[in-house]
Amino acid sequence: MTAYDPRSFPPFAVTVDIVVLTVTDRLEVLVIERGVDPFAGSWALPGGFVLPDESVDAAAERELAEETGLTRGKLEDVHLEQLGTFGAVDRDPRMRVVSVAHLALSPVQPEPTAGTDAVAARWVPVDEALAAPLAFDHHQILSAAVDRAGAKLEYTTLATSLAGLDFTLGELQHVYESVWGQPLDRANFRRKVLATQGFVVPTGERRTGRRGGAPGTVYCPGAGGVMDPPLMRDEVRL
Amino acid sequence: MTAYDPRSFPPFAVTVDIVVLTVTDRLEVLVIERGVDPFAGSWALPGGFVLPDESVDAAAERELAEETGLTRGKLEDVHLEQLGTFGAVDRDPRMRVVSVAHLALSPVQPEPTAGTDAVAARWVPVDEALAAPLAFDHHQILSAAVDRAGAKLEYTTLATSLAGLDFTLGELQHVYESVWGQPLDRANFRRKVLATQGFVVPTGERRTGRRGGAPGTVYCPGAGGVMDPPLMRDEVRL
DNA sequence: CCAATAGTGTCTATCAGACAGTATCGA
DNA sequence: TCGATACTGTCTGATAGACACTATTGG
Repeated sequence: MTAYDPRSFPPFAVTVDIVVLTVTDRLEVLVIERGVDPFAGSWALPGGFVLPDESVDAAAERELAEETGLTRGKLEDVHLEQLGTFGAVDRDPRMRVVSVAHLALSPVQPEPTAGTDAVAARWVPVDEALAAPLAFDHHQILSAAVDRAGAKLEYTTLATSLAGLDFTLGELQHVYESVWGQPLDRANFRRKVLATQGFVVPTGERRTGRRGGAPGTVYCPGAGGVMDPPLMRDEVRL
Repeated sequence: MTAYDPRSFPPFAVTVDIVVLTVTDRLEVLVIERGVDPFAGSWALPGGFVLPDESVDAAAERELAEETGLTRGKLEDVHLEQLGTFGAVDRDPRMRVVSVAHLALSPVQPEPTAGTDAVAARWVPVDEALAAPLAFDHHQILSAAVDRAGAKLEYTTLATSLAGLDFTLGELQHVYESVWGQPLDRANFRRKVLATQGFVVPTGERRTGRRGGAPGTVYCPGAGGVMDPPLMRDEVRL
């Protein structure tokens, strides 16, 4: 490598892109419709520049708040983690941009807010987004995010971040089935969740879902942690 | 976010830092001794600028080859993956630098090569490196790398990337014990490894270790993959 | 009533942990 | 011979998968 002269470095733009996932009937992702070239009219992930005086993590939090319109209070329920950095030379046709992608799991689905370079922002089923021609390398980023989310549901209690502020075990199971695309046995799922320390905490309420049926115990997220051994799906991972 | 004008972006320097791990008697990491300020005289992780015409991934591969002195042929046995991006505002006192940290698992321990901003390069036990005052935020990066390596040994067959070009099951077990800092039952370890498809392939040879004992079957890495369910340690993860 | 959901119980195959016992090397 | 390693076998407790059964809601 060349001598480390702080004034003669190759200049890059650094951005954050955020994959915000929620589960309603299906697994959905927040996308914006780009209003400017390149990729004007295409869907893209929300994101933006890291500012000179903020950390990469802070930029991700700021962008998440801006695009979802969530207030600081509600934002605490959203799980946000770094996903990976995408730095192909030609990933942006205009200039050299390195993007630090993040994964956000939201228990709620707020009305999104379009940024300045976006015409609109909306929630889209993940299947639909993956089938559409996304801008830049955002297909790759979204795909990595869904893989990561699915893997994390296996060995962490993060599913509670997608199940709403509170939820029944049936709703929590629906989160797993939506992310994994695979049905689970109700009895075994219940046994595993209730046996895992820090997964869920009963609120004392009971609630009946939209489609009737017996009222179920309502839970809220526990202290969190890992499942050891994991709760596993059939298909191969990695 | 501001309007996306490609000519008015906040300029960043983007670097790659690499945590190269091997197992000999202990888990060891490749460090350099910095020759220039800041942190002149301190140990640091090898790394350098991402060049304007190379991807972040390519920069990591280049730096790995430069610092380890490994030829292209030998380099294929080294596992290299992105670890995470570190982008605190003041992580480099001179300027705004965002670093994409990588994790490399090497089956061999070549004589390292010092870069231009380094006085020396050497292998150091990880415990020792974590106890020393590393430059920049490299303590945080190294710590994250060891955590990642330990976690990956649980559910992947990556330990073969640390066990040498070929190895006995005793040597492979020593990799696990070195990374996890925890003894394992020989019989149960053997059963799990041999039952996992694509983990190891017998070469037909037998070999006696340095300290005598019966000669063991020699294996080489298999096609790789995941362990399902994982091979697990005692302590809590995440 | 029926469809849909919630909750409990049970059987079984599998597997990890623990550990005993034998065999083969170098010194 | 002894220390160290390699390898095999066995018992047991825990648990995931499969599935049956009952109970409670809305329509």
